[in-house]
Order: sequence, then structure tokens, then C-alpha cells
Amino acid sequence: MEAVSEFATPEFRVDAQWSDVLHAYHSVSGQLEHALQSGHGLGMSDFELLKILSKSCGKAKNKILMKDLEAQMYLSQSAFSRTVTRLEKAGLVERGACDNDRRSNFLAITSEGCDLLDAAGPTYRAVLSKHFA
Amino acid sequence: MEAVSEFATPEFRVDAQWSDVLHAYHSVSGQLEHALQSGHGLGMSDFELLKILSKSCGKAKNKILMKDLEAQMYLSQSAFSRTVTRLEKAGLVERGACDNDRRSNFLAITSEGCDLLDAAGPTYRAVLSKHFA
DNA sequence: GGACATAAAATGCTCGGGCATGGTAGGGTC
DNA sequence: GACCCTACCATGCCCGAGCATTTTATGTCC
Repeated sequence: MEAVSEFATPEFRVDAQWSDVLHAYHSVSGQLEHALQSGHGLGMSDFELLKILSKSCGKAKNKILMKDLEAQMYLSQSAFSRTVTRLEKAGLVERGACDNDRRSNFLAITSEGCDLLDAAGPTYRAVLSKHFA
Repeated sequence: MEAVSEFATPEFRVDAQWSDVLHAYHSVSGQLEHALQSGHGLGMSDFELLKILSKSCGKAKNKILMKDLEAQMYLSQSAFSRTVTRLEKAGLVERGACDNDRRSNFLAITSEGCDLLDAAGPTYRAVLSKHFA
């Protein structure tokens, strides 16, 4: 019982939780990154961006404001901007001007983007379901 | 009931778990990185390395083999090597040759390293306990 | 209408991290 | 000993990410 109370201090529990998160994150993100990259030439952020874009497209006429998409991602503004640039060069995404506010840009997924996302989906889900059994 | 079963598909549960991990990781690591860096000039990996080194030191005469420490961290071999180099330049850590096997190196924490680790500890625990309430 | 503050996005800079490689040391086999 | 395979660590290279800054466009207050 002594040992139990020793390992049940708040400090220990907090450390263990963080340790779990670290382990899960590194394990899954490593495998995801590798699987998506080698299988479809996509990074994790690339895939997440396409995934969110695709979902939003269903609703709002296939386009979404850059800043709104950015708000849904775990990326800084600069990293997000460069990710969009990469995907645009790859032909997976299209920028479009916004008439109401010319500072803003719309973003739309192309048919190639949809196809690649569909192809990468099973890879993505396979890695996740392997870890979260 | 329809809605419930819809949100209880295996695919959805897995996605939600991964989403939770992503959120926790980015939130905590971001704040940890910032707090440790601005407060003590340490990155997360630097702190973790010192932390593990300090624990191992208690037992084994204040030194541990590089490769053994590396095995306990979420870093590639090259990133680990460079982290050690940074900490060594900062005077927080000391490399030492291993007589039995001259391929290996011992690693020891310096008194400055211990002091800084002690100083950074409260910062570290403060961030963690804020998130894992 | 001009000055100023603010918002969206792009870009220069730097840094940490991973992959591939190199360099050196051990341990085998012949 | 010569040869080869493997282990430990360092280094060259590239890439993604964050910070700070710049650019361009809105809105506002006078």
C-alpha cells in the first residue's frame, strides 16, 4: 500500500499522462508520416489539410477561406501558407481570389487532390486502427 | 439512437482518439517549449535529456552510456548526437570515453546541469499540471 | 481625401529533426 | 594477420516549422 500511494502522487500521475501522450504521438505520427510519404508522397500536414478541405468542400461550394482552414490546423500561419504552396504546385489544390475582400483567398481541392486523398485514406486509417485498437 | 450509432463506428472512434492525442501534444509541447526556452534557454528535448540523465545518475555513479540514454528518448540517433553537443557546449553535460569499448561514450550531468534542471523543474511541472488537471 | 490601425497572406531567416553517409572501434572467421 | 560484418557516434544534406517582417488590402477617424 505504501508503494501504491507513492505512485499515486499528483505529480506522478501528470508525468505519466504526458508520457503516454508523447509515446502515442511519436509512434503514430512517425508511422503516419512514413506511410503517407512513401505510399502517396504526402506529409502528415498535407494529408490533414486535404482532409479538412475535402470535408468543408462538401458543404460550401467546394471552397473555403485560407484563414478558416488555417484555424483548424496545428500549424503556424507561415507553415500553413507554405503547405498550401506545396500542394498547389503539386496540383492538388487551387487558390482563388475573393471578390469581397481581396486580402483573402479561397482554397479549393482539385479532382487530383480528391483522388489522391481517397487513395491515401485507407493507408491513413490502417495506421490509426493499428494503434488505437 | 441513430445518431449515436453513427458516431460510434470504429473509424470515428479511432479518428477521435488520434485527434485527442494531436490536440494534447501540440498544446502541451507548444507551451512547454515556450516556457522552458524563454525561462531557462532549454528546448523540450534538452530538458528531457537532462531529466533522464539526472535520474540515471542517481544510480550509476553519475554516468550513462550514450546509446542507453538515446534508447530512452524520442529522437533519431543524429538528433540525439546534436542535442548532446549543444548541451555540452552549454556546459550542462560532459562526455567521457569508455575504456572497455572506445566506440562508446559515457555521458554525465554537470553541477550546472543539475542546477538548471532543478530550476526548470517547477516550470515544467506547472505546464503539465495545468493541462492534466 | 489623407493618416493610421488592423487583417490576410507571403517571404527571409534560423533552427531542430530525420536520412544517408562516413569514420572508427570490436568481434568473427579463415 | 587479412578480411568482413557490425556497433557507436559524428557530419553533410535537406526539409518542415516557427518568428519576425513585408506587402497588399480594408476600415476608420479626423
